[in-house]
Amino acid sequence: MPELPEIETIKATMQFLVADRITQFSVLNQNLRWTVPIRKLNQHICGANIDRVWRRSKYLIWDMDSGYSLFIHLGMSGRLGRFRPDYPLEAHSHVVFHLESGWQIRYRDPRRFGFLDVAYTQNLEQHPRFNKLGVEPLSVDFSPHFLKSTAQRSRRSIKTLIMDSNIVVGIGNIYANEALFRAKVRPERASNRLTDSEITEIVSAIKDILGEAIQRGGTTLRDYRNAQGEPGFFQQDLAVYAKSGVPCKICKQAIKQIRLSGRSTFYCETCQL
DNA sequence: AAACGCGCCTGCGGGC
DNA sequence: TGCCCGCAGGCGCGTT
Repeated sequence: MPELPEIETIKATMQFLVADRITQFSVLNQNLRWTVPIRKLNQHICGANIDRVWRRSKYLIWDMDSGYSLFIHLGMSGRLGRFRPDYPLEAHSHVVFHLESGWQIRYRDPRRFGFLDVAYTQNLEQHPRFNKLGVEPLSVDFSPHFLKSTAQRSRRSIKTLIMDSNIVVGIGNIYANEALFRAKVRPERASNRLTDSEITEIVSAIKDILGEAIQRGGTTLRDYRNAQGEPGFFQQDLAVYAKSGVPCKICKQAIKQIRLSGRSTFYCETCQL
């Protein structure tokens, strides 16, 4: 379940793509979350050189020298990997990019919640997938002042708020739970009833948790791998996620599990107020 | 108009 | 043993 730290790690381990060229591609199954835009791939991506590999929100983006960008969302179970052409094709490999260097980039996604699309690079921010996105949590834009002004206007739970990609991007269920534990704030607390110091703690906790998770190469619970096929290690540092009944790291009280906006939610009753 | 709930998918693990 | 069911969850969209 790739969130910001996982996409950031994939980006970092995929810089070998820069200056390589996509010579051809094959689509084995075009039925992803949205239909693979084969025509656009042919017109703007095929034959083009990769100038830059970067990330915005949970999107991995390849800027091409054609003036267009390919962007990929991994959904829940998507994976990108580099393979030699003779390496056997694994199940659920839906799109394969052939590179001038001889390598292949394969997109695998058993659950097909992911998708990819193409947009003119200069208009990327206006694309429907991008034009409503909130701020990057690791940027200066995500400040206590920003979260306070947003939270004041909402009665939703703080966990639901920080998972809303129209407000702040990249925070999924794992890191939302972990950040609120770090900030000592209960997930179901109403956003507009948090104190200034709690807001400040939440912002710091989100930045710290995401930063630490990136340092550890992301969280591998089941099948996440970076572009080199390596797992992440942040799962060793999880304090609450998927730990219902486990003694809290700090107070030894059993971690609670509830459902909030349809999501499994984990917290410590004693440490989080 | 904010906010909730649903549907999309497959693999896995628990229970019987 | 093997089957069935619930759960995992990002995101857009429909509904209230």
